[in-house]
Amino acid sequence: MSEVFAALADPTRRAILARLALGETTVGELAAPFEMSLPAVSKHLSVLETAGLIEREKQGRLRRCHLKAAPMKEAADWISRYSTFWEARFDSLARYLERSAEDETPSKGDRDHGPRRRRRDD
Amino acid sequence: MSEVFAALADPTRRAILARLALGETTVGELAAPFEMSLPAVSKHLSVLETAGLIEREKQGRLRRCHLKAAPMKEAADWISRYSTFWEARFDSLARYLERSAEDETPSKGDRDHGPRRRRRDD
DNA sequence: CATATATTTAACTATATGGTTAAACATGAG
DNA sequence: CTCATGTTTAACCATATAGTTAAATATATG
Repeated sequence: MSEVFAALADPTRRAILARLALGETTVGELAAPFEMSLPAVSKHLSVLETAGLIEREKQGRLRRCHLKAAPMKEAADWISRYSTFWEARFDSLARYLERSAEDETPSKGDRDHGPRRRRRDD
Repeated sequence: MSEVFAALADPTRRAILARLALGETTVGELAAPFEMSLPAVSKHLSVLETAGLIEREKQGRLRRCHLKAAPMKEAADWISRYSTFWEARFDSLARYLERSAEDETPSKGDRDHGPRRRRRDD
């Protein structure tokens, strides 16, 4: 999940994905529009591949790349859990949630600085 | 956009957002579940704030943080452009797009006419 | 005022990232 | 075989990131 978001955090890589959405193509074709070197693009492709967002298949001496959008769906699903927050008109739902949370989140006392191992990762 | 994805690429920051989805709270409360130092969490909050994902408001000597999900919507919208790829059964749309893209991708000859003559009947 | 509390800033370290050029590796073509 | 083509790997550099501890900044309270 972190890898997917990290992969999407670079504009070059997003452009590559956009290009691949138009159809499968080779590394050279992908690299052409960019001003950076081929190795640089190759690295970006490695990042995308590691994140599971693309696949490179050897075909003769060139390599065809194509989209694998499944990880994006996971990312979209993760983000969608927050959709209520941007869907709420004037953030009214958010404010409501914040307000009702005030009852359950003690702001004074109860600060428990003891050893805690909880770690929430999504 | 890059900043938003980069912000989401860290599990600690995603956990912070998840916590904030439950309701507004202070920096100290946010930091408590994590094993890292307070300054570390403070930095994460700065990253989230710079990305526009949260807001910190001074209230006495503490600071209340709350979600600002709008940028997430933009991220979700960006990703959603690829939804056809994970929604298409057996990636048939992707294959269709790849096929039609072959016409415009200048390649040496047209060898390898494999069995990818599929149309989308969704 | 003095001190404790909440949070940030500063300074520093280690590792990751994004780029470079030069060389290596395959493979297709002559 | 030899050479050109497409792509990756290696070595390197600059900057960014994620963490640390120590000090600074506000502010509430005795």
